[in-house]
Amino acid sequence: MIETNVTSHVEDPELVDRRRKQIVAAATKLFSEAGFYKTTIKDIAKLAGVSPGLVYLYVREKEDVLLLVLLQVVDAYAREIPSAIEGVTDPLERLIRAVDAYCRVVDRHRSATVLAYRSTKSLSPERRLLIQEREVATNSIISEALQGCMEEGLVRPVNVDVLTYQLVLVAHGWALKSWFFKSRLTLEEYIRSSIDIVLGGVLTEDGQVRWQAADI
Amino acid sequence: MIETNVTSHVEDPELVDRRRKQIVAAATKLFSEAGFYKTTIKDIAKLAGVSPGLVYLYVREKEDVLLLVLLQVVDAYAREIPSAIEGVTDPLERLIRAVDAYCRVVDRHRSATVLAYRSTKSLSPERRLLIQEREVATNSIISEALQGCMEEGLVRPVNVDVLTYQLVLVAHGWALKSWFFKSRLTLEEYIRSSIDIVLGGVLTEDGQVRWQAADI
Amino acid sequence: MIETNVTSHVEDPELVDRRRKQIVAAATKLFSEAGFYKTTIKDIAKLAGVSPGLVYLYVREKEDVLLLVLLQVVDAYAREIPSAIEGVTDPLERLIRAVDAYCRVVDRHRSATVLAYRSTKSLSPERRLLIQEREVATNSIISEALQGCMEEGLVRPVNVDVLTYQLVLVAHGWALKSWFFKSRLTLEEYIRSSIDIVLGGVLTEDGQVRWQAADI
Amino acid sequence: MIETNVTSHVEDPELVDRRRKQIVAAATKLFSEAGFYKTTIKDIAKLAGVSPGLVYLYVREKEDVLLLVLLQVVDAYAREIPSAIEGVTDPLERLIRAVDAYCRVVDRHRSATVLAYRSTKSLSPERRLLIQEREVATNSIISEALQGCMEEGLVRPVNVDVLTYQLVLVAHGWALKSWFFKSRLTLEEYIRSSIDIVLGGVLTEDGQVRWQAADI
DNA sequence: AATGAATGAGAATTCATTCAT
DNA sequence: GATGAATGAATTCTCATTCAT
Repeated sequence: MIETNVTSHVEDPELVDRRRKQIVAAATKLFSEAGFYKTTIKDIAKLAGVSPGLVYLYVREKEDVLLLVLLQVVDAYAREIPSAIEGVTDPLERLIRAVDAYCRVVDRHRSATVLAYRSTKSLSPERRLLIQEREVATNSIISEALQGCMEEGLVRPVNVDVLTYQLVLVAHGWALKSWFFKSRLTLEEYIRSSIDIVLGGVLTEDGQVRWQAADI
Repeated sequence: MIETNVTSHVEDPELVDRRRKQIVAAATKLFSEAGFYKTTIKDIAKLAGVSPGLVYLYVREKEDVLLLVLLQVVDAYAREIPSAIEGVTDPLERLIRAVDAYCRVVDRHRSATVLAYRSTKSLSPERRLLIQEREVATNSIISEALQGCMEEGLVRPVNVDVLTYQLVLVAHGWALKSWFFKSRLTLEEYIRSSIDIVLGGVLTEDGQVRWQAADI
Repeated sequence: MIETNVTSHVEDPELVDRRRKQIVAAATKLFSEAGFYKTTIKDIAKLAGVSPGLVYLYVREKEDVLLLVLLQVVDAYAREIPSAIEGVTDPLERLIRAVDAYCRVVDRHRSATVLAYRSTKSLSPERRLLIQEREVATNSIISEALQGCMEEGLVRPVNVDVLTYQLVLVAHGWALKSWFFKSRLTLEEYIRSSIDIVLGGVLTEDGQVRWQAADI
Repeated sequence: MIETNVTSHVEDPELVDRRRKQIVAAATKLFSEAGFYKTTIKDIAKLAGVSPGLVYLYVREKEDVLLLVLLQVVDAYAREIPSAIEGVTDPLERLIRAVDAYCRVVDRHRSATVLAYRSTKSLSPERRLLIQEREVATNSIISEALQGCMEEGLVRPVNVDVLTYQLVLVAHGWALKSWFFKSRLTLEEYIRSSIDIVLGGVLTEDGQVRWQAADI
């Protein structure tokens, strides 16, 4: 159950959760295919198997549906990436696993990720902020691991923010340019090449050694 | 005067060009601020200082305005990047200058670049294709320089497509995440860091030497 | 409830029927007065006492309203004329009663009949065909009775198609030229004179006798 | 040069006449095909080979074009029918020749005749009256011949107005129902049958004799 | 006289949102 | 809680008409 800031007229939280899942599932599909504006509440209701009126029992306005959809994506990031590095203590391994996990979540939510790029600006400022905050939070997982690597001398001193976004864009890039990559390489190849290229340039000799040893 | 595929009811090409520039300028501003769907033809006409009816003398439908706006951006890429590497023969220098130029064009068209990410999918398939073709053409400038570097042994063998997109995303990233970067570094720093990180990992020793010598 | 080929977004057939009656009544009046093109959906909605949006729950486009209006007229023909000759076996009596009934229905739907002449061509080809088919069906009532008369030797051999249309135009003429006739004769006189003139010329002696006897 | 009541900004009457002919020819074609409302001034101008602005030098508003088109038709009637009976003194022959001529003019102006039925009501009341007056004038040719026949005892006493319109509708019917008749009979057959049917019923014995003798 | 670009009012249609049942 | 009919504001697009050149 995601913390949403979206209010509902319905009391029972169980029900609210179940209904919203229904609505969000339908909306994600439709928004991804046709975009936010070309998708109507009626479309969503029909695909979700409910009446248009019902949607408004669980959401104050159409934009709330978009917010719920986008929260679902950023929350998948915020859930799945940490769980991929749980228990791993070596900062370089944490970093590589985090990037790998990021790419894989993006792959699983490819169209929703693209949707986030297209539609975040369709949100009102406060709602947009909500999404951006969570994205920053996700990215801090990467930047903290990176920081750790630098502190242990595995990565040479570079601008952390830039490198972090470089890595984030590696992950997002898989979704954004899937129309280009799809016919050219697999996800595995993409991850390996990208990490190789980006990290190759910043690892110290110690880092190189550790990387080879790690065999990730 | 951009080749557009967009038909007009007006004969005089001079006039068509002038009016379209007026319309596109207004539309770029408004689309960037509020998005394609929240911007009305009336808004555009008012900002451009013309009547709503006039817009339809130069454009068949609203979506054509979006196409013209996006063509303007991708054409800025297609014009400015080649001109930045004109006459330069060293492939590494070509590559670095191209990336540098790319970042600078993006910076100059920051909001329109973001608009392209948001709105390309709002175009009809044929129009979308038109934009994507030109993007691919632009990117091939990067990938050809890269290929040249590899052939001369300045860059070690890596997946050209992946690295090309890495570099493209460096440029686009400046626009996409400007809300994050703006308060953290300047464009110059961003370019230097990004090239350092990404190229650092792929240059051969020869490449390193050439790079230092080049002093770009 | 007329079979219409017009689709509605509303499920309940009772309601669809009621609402369409409301809309068609208003539209008939307005189309007759001002014509199809000068009448707006807003006009219709206002006169029908509903919102403009509601009209589109019962009709896909404005032209559908015209179709419904015209169907209503041709259906009045197709319903009322047969009922006027039901049970009558003598073909001459059938013929005369049919023409008489036709004139009376036309009189009751005078302006809608004129509307049909003005506006059938405003329909798309398929819709136009729908109307023409029903007109032909109505006319076949006349032509069959006529055929019967000829077979029984009550009417001398003449071109059935031509005579049928002659009789149909007698009926339609009452509506088409009402601006001329209205001040000159009553419907009764018009019917009597017309039948006298047209049938007078084609009845055989047997037919004449039968006619006098029938006292219609 | 038709007396039109339509004013022009252009002085030279020769030119006015020539230009209007151009415009009316184009408009007749387009109105007949697509109707008054679906035809734009631009369409007319283009087909006439002039600019949209020029039309307004010869006409005050779009409806004037319709008036000119319809005047052209009723004037063809008013010119051609009298010329067909010129010099003929026998009233029965005048009548038959008039009807015959009427049918033939209608045939030559078939689509414009249908247009008159569709579009006369699109005219403003004064303009509509203008057309109706001329129609009545044309019809009086028929009714006068008819009157003559009755006075000479060739036609039995019937309602002149009704019979006149019967005959007028014979002529108009050929245009109105051409979609039905076209595949069934020729104009010649249609005229012969129609006159046979309608006059057959009203001729006295004298009239019959005269008719056979006349060999029309 | 002629042109054709420009205007702007007006129309059809859509759809988020409400509310009686 | 749920439904789905109803609302009406808002939007795109058209086109008769004008007017500077």
